[in-house]
Amino acid sequence: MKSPADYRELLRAGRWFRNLSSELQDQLLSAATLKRFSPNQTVMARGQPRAGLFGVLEGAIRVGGSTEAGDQSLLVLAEPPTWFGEIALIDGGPMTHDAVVVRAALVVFIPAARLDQLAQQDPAWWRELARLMAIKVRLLFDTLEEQALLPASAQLARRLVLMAEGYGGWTAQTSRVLEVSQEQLATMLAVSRQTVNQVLKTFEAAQLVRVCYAGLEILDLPGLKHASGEMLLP
Amino acid sequence: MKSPADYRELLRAGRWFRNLSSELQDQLLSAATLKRFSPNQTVMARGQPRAGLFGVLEGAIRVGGSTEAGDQSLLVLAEPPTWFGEIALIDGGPMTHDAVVVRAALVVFIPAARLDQLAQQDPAWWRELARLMAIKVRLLFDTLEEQALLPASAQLARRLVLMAEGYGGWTAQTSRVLEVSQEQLATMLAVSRQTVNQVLKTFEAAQLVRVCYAGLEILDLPGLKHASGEMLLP
DNA sequence: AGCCAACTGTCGCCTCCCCGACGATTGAAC
DNA sequence: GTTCAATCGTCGGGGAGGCGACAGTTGGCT
Repeated sequence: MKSPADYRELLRAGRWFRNLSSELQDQLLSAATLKRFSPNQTVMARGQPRAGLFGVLEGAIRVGGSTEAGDQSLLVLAEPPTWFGEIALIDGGPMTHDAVVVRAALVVFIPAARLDQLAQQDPAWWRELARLMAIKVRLLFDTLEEQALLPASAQLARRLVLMAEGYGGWTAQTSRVLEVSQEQLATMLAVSRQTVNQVLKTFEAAQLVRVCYAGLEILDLPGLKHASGEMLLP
Repeated sequence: MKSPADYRELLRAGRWFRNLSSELQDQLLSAATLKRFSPNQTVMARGQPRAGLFGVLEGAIRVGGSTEAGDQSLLVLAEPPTWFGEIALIDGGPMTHDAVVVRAALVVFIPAARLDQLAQQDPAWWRELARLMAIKVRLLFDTLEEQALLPASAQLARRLVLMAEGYGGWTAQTSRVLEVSQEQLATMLAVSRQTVNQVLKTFEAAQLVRVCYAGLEILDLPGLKHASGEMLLP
């Protein structure tokens, strides 16, 4: 059985954790427990009281919202090394989103009470949680602005770039293969699946991506970045 | 000449400031200076290094973004008692938005260096800044979700309710008269001015609002809340 | 009073995208 | 291998809303 500390190197690939001081990294890891989740399990549910901080180590977790009408919104597909759950920790309010496991996941979990303890001993923790939230806020502002102004094709291109680069949460690498279905992409961008399909086809024709069964491979990242800035449909 | 401390009561109408402890309120006010701005002056500009924390006491400040293409996006019209500027303070990054004065404004300003000092003496400040940001994050998530799913009429209704209630930042009162042009509303919601006009007319016909020259009066706040939840066009 | 800029009210065309439909393809399970 | 659920590919109709245009209205300014 592994312990949270064994995943230190993996977590250090993420921007937030990497920028914690060594002592804070130690504190966090020793306060954490490992949890395994199988597909379709609910990690956290919108509206419930705060649970704690989650860090994804393996698998994928669908973080989004659902209205009582059944409308689903998919914010991100959280893959390693993504952290979430901090908002409710900071303001003590209910949790903002649902988190449902898509691919069998391993997460580090720090319960709210344990984090309160840490923060009481060392108030620097508030700053670090704020930093984590600030990363997301900046992404959120960008997304909000572009969702309104850009056409679907540019939105999709941007989203693919974001996913390939781990939503700005990674420090170095980018991934070439994204395991995400067209339907999921559609929900993320709040467009129809058919539109996603159509746009992906034009991207494929332009040699930007290669479409696979439940996912796609990115062939030309710079090209995608370019496509997110301007239309390319003839 | 008045001092920042004279505006304590006004600021206590806001949720963030009100929930600061008395000592922190004192610290903030004694670290602050008053600044006056005339219309069209720029309070902060996107991309510049962090300046500090701003709190609006009088007037109105248009907080939004602008791309090099000239596309404008209007996030909120900041009116008393709104605070902004905290994101760049927390992560040390550049500022996320432009802030341009719409109606002659009076603001309290705490320079970044001064706030760093405060936070060094009392790290509780990080938590409070995080709290301020968390308020906005929750609004942001809601907005993001609804911008995609709701039709223009429901979006507009929701926005009017939000503005009347000070974006959840006030503790009690709501304002009946909103001094905001249809064009500004259109930019906020990222819809065309014509659409705003059309929807406002249907609201007026339904006795929900009264449309005036450069603004409108809210007649039926509960009705608007209701309209933001469902369509009402036949 | 008279002028001008800002704002409102309304029309028509056109584009993008939603939505329902249905068949083809893929991969996993037995 | 067969079966079955999940996913992809594609068509066509319809609707919400963008956009340009232009007239009417308001209120500040001199």
